[in-house]
Amino acid sequence: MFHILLALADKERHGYHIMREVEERTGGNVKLGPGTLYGSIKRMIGDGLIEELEERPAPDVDDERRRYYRLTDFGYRVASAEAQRLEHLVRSARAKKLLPRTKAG
Amino acid sequence: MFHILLALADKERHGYHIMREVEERTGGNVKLGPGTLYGSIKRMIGDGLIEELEERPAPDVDDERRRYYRLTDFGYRVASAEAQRLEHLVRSARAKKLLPRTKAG
DNA sequence: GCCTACTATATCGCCGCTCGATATAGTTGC
DNA sequence: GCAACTATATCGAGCGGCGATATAGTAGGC
Repeated sequence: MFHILLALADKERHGYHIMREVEERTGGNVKLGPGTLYGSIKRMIGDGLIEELEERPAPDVDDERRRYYRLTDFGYRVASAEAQRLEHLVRSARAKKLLPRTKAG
Repeated sequence: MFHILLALADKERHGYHIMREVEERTGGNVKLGPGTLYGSIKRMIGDGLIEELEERPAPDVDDERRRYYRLTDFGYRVASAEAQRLEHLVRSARAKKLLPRTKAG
């Protein structure tokens, strides 16, 4: 779910584009299957985290099948809060010496 | 689960001690209920992440009921790997401007 | 012409983890 | 006598992720 929020944080994307963004960003370590992806999208729309766009891109670059999504303000705040939560976890891990090369932890 | 690994990363602890360590470390934001705690411990022993100590502490500071646990080498490696995974997520979140005060990210 | 791979969306059921509720039981303090 | 704390344990509900499966159009190789 957080991966989907991350993928939509910088710009709107359609489902398949989210899948590829996650795979690229993680160097292939995280792969979203269609079950995870479209199931999550459905739930996240219901939760008000993301919304589907009405507007279509220019017809010459469009694909009818695509459905575009973007973060809502609420989704953005949830993503930020989650990112901060993870940051705290990472700091704790540094303090417990679970991570190498501490600059300031 | 990661919270339990974190709690045991610096020293061995008994179950209730893990509960309090997590609550203190997170400033009360994360509270492990007994269901999560003892269910996780059971599973994590089965997975070889943690192990129960045979030795008891000095009788004058001991409580018979307590059961002490520590990380195995495998558990330590899993905790490190997970910490690195989270670190990558945090870096991505920084790159997408979901986190304030970027020094280098 | 046929097969494979890619783009794109969608549903289903299983499984693993977390959580709250509940139980037990001894100790301390009011 | 009662509430709060220490300490462990089990159970069932619920949520989220995942693999499998389905549909369907397009592109490329042979």
